Amino acid sequence: MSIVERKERQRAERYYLIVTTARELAEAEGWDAVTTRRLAGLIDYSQPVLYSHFKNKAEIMAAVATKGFEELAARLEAETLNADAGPQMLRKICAAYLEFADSRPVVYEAMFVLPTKIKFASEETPSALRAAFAAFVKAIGPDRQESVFSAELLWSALHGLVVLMQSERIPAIGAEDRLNLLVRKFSADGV
Amino acid sequence: MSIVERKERQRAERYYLIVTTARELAEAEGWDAVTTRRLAGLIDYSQPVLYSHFKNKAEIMAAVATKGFEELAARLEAETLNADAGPQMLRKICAAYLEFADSRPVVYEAMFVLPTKIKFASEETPSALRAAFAAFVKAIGPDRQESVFSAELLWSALHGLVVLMQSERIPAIGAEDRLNLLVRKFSADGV
DNA sequence: CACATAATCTAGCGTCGCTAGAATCGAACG
DNA sequence: CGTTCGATTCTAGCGACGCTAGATTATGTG
Repeated sequence: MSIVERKERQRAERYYLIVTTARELAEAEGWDAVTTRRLAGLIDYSQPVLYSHFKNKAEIMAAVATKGFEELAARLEAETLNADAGPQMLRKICAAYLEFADSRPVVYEAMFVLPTKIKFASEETPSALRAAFAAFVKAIGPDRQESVFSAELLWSALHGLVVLMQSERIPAIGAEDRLNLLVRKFSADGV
Repeated sequence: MSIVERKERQRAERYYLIVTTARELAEAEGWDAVTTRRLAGLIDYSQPVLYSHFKNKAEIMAAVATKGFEELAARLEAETLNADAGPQMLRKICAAYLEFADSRPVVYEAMFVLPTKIKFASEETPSALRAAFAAFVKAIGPDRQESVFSAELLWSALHGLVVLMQSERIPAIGAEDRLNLLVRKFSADGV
């Protein structure tokens, strides 16, 4: 079975190459620049090869998004380990989320803005995505009554900040102040 | 000058027809279905006529968005008149914002999600957009120290709720609870 | 009625996502 | 080693996109 194994390995390598190249091209010139022709050219294969790995272009972007979920989950979980529950952890998690969005804007876009077939908040949700959300719940306080709704609201606020800033609908100036406000409002006792 | 006036009036009517038809088609089948060919067909003119009114397709969508800003501003301002400042007004304004997004999802998308050349938070910002934002500031409490940052944060949270719900990234169930939480967090004293 | 200008259309360019069918490669076997 | 045949990959092309140049038609003017 050695030959078969080698072929499978080569296919896996090419799959990885496609996903990585798609991300790099998107990071360099935005998702609009990621056309199947350019992507195929960059990996030195013809267009149809892409379609032997992915059903369509959206699936390539979904693969980039999936890798992004894993990275985001890792970053958030790291923060839950390095701090006690409470305002400090909350702040670190929020800051880590914003930092991720800032450092990987196009991956963030694929994960949370562009149309996707990835299921959220369901049985089919990727485990990395569940883990990322769990970090929010933990930061909110896992045993509070409405902690899931609170976590969803916190995530919404962070996501709103990210996309409105990235699209220049709210000014870049004041990002720190808005983060401070957000943490204050979500760590206030009795709410 | 009667002939010239008639021509100008007819041009204005056709402009209005294009914008309205674009919105209706988007509402029926989404923005992807709004192609210049279909739009031209619906108004019984050829494609190039669109380009005698608008520089490109994005400008047509921007015109839909601009009308949306006016409607949103009107809805929010109505709420600032019908209630005293405080938690009640805050809740009404938030609810009105969410109701607008829910009733006109594709217009909302053109206003706040899709790439746009409309300037936010600058001197060139359309007056309707400024008025809508002013309603948030008023609801937060216009004379508070960080009321602009607070209003931006509130808007971010609302926008996050809207887009994450519309893209089915957070469940439809619980919308009321999340709104209640949001109002509580933003009306808590001392924050 | 003839003309000039403005309005509108036909036809086409380059690019997109995607795919059918031809061409090529490579492992297996006589 | 040479042939065969299935798997792999490529060439070429389809229909649709946004947009536009140049031909054509309509319209007001002398």
